[in-house]
Formats: sequence, structure tokens, C-alpha cells
Amino acid sequence: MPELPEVETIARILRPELIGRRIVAAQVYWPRTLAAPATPAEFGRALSGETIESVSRRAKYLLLLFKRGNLLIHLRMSGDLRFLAAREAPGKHDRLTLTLDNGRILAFNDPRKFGRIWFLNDAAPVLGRLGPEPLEDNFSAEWLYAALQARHRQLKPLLLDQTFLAGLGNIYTDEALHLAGLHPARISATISTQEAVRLHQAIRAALTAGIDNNGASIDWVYRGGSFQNHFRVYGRTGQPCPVCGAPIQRIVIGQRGTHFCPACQLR
DNA sequence: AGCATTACCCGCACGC
DNA sequence: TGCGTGCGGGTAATGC
Repeated sequence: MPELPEVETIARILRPELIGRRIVAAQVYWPRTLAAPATPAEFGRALSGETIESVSRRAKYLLLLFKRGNLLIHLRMSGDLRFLAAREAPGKHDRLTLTLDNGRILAFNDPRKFGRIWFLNDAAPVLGRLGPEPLEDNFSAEWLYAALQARHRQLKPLLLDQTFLAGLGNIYTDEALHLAGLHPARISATISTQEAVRLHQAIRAALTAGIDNNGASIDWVYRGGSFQNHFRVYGRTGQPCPVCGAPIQRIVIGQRGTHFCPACQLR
């Protein structure tokens, strides 16, 4: 469900609700949600009594930092975080709940059960292999050009590879490639310096537009975002390209649905 | 052999 | 009812 702009929005919304709150109890309803520690009992013991000091994001991971340990939450395809009222029973797909010292309950809801949660002293083993943050200074057009040259891979799967660049998902990758006028199957090493500059700018523009619209809400998951109303290509198969009017085409690249304009994005 | 790239697959909800 | 699809990524399989 969430890509970088959605996780960023969730972090921003949760921050004032969570900072300074103490975890009173943790309840795990679907143990496989726990990536670490291994058992719900261990998890609950480690987390209980700890106070949330900060709420932030790295790539698509939501980070809740405590004095003793870091809670990492990855929502994957269908995960969401919501609040239950004091003593409210968990809903159908609530996989884990954290009861706060003000009585409210933070619930991790995840119909598809793909999401994962870690509570670790050191987050490096989970976050260490991630590529640069696309909105940070170390992601430059020069770096992107060199990194593209160093690989021989189609742009779509390469941009989705979190070890290459961290935070892009299926939506923002399609949107960025359309903004840049690049075909999703284009081989990375053939990109010119000018094209790399365009792609760099397009990635940032797509993500920034997503954040400005509180992310995107599609299907039955994630509510509150409005970026879905500004999609140029994603999910618009057969509809006119906003630039040239040609019908948007859908193909499959790397097992992922890929939307592009066959007129604006030539190979 | 050893690295880089690709395919499979995991629950569930929804629309056609 | 049945089938295709999906805001993701770990791991097995394959390619170079």
C-alpha cells in the first residue's frame, strides 16, 4: 500500500499523537507479523514501559524510536495503522496492537498479512542495504547518471529496487518515468546525462507532488490521500495521455503492472 | 565460481 | 462462480 509519500504522511499524522506516549502493553494477533523478536512474549516484554521519543521514516519503513530500541514497521501492500478507542476490541484484520498510556490503542491492520514489524536495538541489519533517499542531498543527478551507467537493467525494475534507490514503488516509478519521458523498459546504461538530469528531477517532482497531496488512496486501502486524482499514467490504461492524448498503455515488466504513454515514452 | 538479474510466492479483497 | 489484479520484497532460480 504505501510508498515513500504515504509513509511520510502517516509519520506526520502519527507524530503528535505518539511522541511522549508510553507503551503499556503489546498484543500480537498474527505472530508472523513479528520479524523480531521472534516471539510475541519477548516482543511485549521488550516494548512495555518504553516511551516513544520520535516518529520518522526511512525509505518505506516507519520508525518509532525509544530510549531502548527501535520499532520498525513495514506496511508492505495492504498494511495500515489506525487508532482504537480505549478498550475497543481489535477489528478483523488487526494483526498487532499497542496500548498507550492515554488509553488509546495503535493497531496495525493488514488484510494481506505481508507487513512486518521489528523491535531492535540496532536497525542497521534491516536498513543497511537500502539505497539513498531520493529527497536527500546525496541523491544528485550526477550520482544517478553514474549509478545508471554502472548497471545494465531496465529502468522500471531498477527504480523499484530498494537497494538502488529507496522509497519508490509502482505508482511513483510509473509517474516519474512519464514525467521524464523515458520508456520503462529502457536499459539504464543507455541513459544520457541529459536524460539522467530529467529523471532525477522527475523522481523528486513525483514524490513531492505525492507528499503535497498526502499520498495516494486507491483500491480499498489507505484513506486520506488525494494524489490518485493527479495520476498521469498509473491505473489509467486506455485513457488519454495528459501531454499528447495518446491512450495510456499497460504492460508487465518484472511481474509488475506498468503504465506509460507509447507516444511520449519511446524506447 | 561468483556476482547480477529475474521469477515465484506469500493472504485477502475487489471488479469484471 | 471464476479469474485477473494488486501502493512489496525475501528467497530461490537462472543468467552472464
